[in-house]
Amino acid sequence: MTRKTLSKSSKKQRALEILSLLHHLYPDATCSLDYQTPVQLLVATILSAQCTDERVNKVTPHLFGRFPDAESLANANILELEELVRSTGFYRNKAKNIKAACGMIVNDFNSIVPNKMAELLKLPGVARKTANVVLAHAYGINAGVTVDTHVKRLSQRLGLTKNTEPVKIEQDLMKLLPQPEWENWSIRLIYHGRAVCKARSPGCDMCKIADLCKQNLSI
DNA sequence: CTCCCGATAT
DNA sequence: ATATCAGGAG
Repeated sequence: MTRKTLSKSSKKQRALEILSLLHHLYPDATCSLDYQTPVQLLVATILSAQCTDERVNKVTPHLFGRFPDAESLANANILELEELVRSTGFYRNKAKNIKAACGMIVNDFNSIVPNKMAELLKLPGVARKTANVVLAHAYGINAGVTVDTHVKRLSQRLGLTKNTEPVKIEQDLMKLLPQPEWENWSIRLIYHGRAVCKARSPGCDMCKIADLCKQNLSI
């Protein structure tokens, strides 16, 4: 396919072609957080705010070894909780939010992590990124597109959104992609963002989807 | 917009 | 030594 043809094809078509290539590049891409239960996924995702999944996975074995479920996390000593999550950064906020969120899960949601966006957003430390991750991976629900820093950066670089606010980027992507592919999109953009299209350097010479990227399309 | 904070790349 | 990474709340 020529560049001219690509530039004339719709954004939707280009998004699907990008997704298809990424699917072959990262066939086994999954959520890279380690967890056993929905509560653990929620907690790990809260911890992943402004922190790599790799680092989160270094603290969660100790954290969940000590406090495995919503009840124990809700009743945890805050100082001990802070110490366990310290290395993920913003540890006072995260410890407080995890304890409070687990308290709400126990008291308001029968110890079950809610499977509704509106409910999840009531939990402290949980906004759309975290809620989308939990819904997609704990419950298989594609409520939206997970827009973390990688999805944001790559979607912008690819020329699939002009917006800068994550919520608007999410709306753009939801219109561009079929719902069943929403989480596939996020997961694979995150993989590609970590491996190739990095924040500091896009790595275009190594990039297998460069031909489909904005900068290589003649407008 | 500012604050929250440790880890790592440069 | 310092810039940059990586979400949410107020």
